[in-house]
Amino acid sequence: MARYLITSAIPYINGIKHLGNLAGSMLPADVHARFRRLQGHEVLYICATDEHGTPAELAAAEAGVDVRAYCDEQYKIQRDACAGFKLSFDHFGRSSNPPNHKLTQHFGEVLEKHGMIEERVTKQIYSIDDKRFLPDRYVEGTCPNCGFERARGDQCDNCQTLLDPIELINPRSKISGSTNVEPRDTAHLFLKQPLMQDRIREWVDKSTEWPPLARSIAYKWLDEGLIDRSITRDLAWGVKVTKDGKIRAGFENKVYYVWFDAPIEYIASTVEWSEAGGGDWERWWRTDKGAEDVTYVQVMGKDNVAFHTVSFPVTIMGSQEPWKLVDRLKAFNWVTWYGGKFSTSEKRGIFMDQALEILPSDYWRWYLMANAPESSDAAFTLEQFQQTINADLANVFGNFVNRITRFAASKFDSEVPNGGTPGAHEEKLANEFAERLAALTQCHEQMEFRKAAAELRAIWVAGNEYLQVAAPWTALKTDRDAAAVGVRTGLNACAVFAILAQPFIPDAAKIVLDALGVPEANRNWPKPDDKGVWDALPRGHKFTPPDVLFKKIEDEQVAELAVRFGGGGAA
RNA sequence: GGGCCCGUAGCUCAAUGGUUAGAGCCGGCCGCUCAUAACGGUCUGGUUACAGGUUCGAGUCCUGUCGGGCCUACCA
Repeated sequence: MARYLITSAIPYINGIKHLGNLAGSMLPADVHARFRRLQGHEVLYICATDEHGTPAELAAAEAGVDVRAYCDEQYKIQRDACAGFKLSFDHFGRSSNPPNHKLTQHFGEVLEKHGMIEERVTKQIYSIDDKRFLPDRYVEGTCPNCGFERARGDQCDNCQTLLDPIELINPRSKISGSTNVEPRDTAHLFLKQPLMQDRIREWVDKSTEWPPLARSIAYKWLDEGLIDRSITRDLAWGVKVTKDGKIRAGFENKVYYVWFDAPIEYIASTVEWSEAGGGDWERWWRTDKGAEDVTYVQVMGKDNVAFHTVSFPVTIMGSQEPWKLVDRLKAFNWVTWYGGKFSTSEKRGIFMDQALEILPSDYWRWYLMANAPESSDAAFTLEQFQQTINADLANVFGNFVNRITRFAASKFDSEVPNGGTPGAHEEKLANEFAERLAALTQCHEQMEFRKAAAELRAIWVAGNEYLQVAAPWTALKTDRDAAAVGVRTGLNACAVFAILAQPFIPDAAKIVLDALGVPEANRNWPKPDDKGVWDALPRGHKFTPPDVLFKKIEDEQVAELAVRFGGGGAA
């Protein structure tokens, strides 16, 4: 038995997440957590909302509520949506909660103690009408290079030139549109990342289990050379900057940068879990206090990779304290929606709450994992969704369960039949199963979700192939024992197929296992060489055939959804 | 601008430089009748974006062209 600490990138508080966010971080992390638990390992799956930063303040202002009240409300919405998708977090915390303030301040102070911090004065654009400093992206103006009038402070979308907001001609606030803006001096703390450059590179060199995408992004940053990085901002909402436990002089109106405190929330959320009665958090995070045998797995979208392979490790290593670093990192590309990206700000695509109104979570979970954006961006289309669900879940798996349980109910009195001896058909099924189970297990261990789904599907298909040749309905006419073997094998197949389906489609799997009366203790991940799975259900055991597991998605429903969500055209 | 990735069947995707480039879906045909008109078998489908090059051998490596995407540290 091993120990797995699993975190998925924490979703930003600003609005409910779309299916692309779900598919690229929380859902695969959940599938992996469920798999590792079924294997009997000790798992801690941690997530949280990322609540600080300018967008949260602006969204609250737009909603006309206090930022804390806004976050309280959004937190509940996101928490409920995650629960609706059956994400099995051990804890779903909040980066605005006290443990994160305390830990972020701790890291800030300990980094300074080790010479990793320098205070500098920089020029930032201040908007007098908005009464706030503006992040580069929130300043708009005319590009000094090409004359484009809506260039952003960080980059011109027209000519791609990287800009400093000070350079913009006729700068204005993107928030209010006000041109009443001016550069002002403001002091900030800079993290001296170059001091950790060599140690980070050595660590990345050793991290051979990361996928190519993650390593190439890390190397790119390292090759260009790490730079001193500002880790504070002029904002009201966030973690206060301290020195010796008190507000740092001159930083009364500043907070830590959201990207400094957000990854620390992985640890802080574990502290929240601990405070809620979960257990000893240090055992998971401190290598001097029991975490040396923990395998730490991080799951995220590709936009997060640099922060997890470079920035956060600089914080950790720079502290010179024995914190756990990531061991295995899984990065995803994007899910696309009819050619474009899913977009929270533009409301493009399907969002988590809407999805749950339309169909049960298992449908989405299966599709998003069977088509996970692992090697490149993956297209989501309603038509593909319909085909995948109807074929894989309704026809292949759902109908398999239905056909054998109903046959057993009508011809064998809803019992697991006794009698008969397994023969060549059963041996062929068992052999193929053993081979595919080994492959499926390996796919899960390596977090190859597409391949895992394909392998699971192939196992289900093998069940249908078996029934076709064993044909207990034919055997029944001449040889009741032969039919009994077919039905018994088929029912046991239902059980083991559902056991293997648990990480992907937990609800449907539970329905099947409950209907067959499989005790919780017998739902663990089987070993490929375990022949006992084909005679695991007690003979003579009564069961109730479950209702149809998956209703097919009809063409009319696809048409309705296409209208509602703008599928096939511009959203 | 710089860097990285991708382009394979109608669709979605696979293939440590090594037999005849494979799956699923869709479509055609055959079979089965337990089942959600489900299941099984089988067939059709390819100039691997394009043009060169390296190699005994290239989807894979190199160069260029075209098309798409991502990153570029103050959105997160």
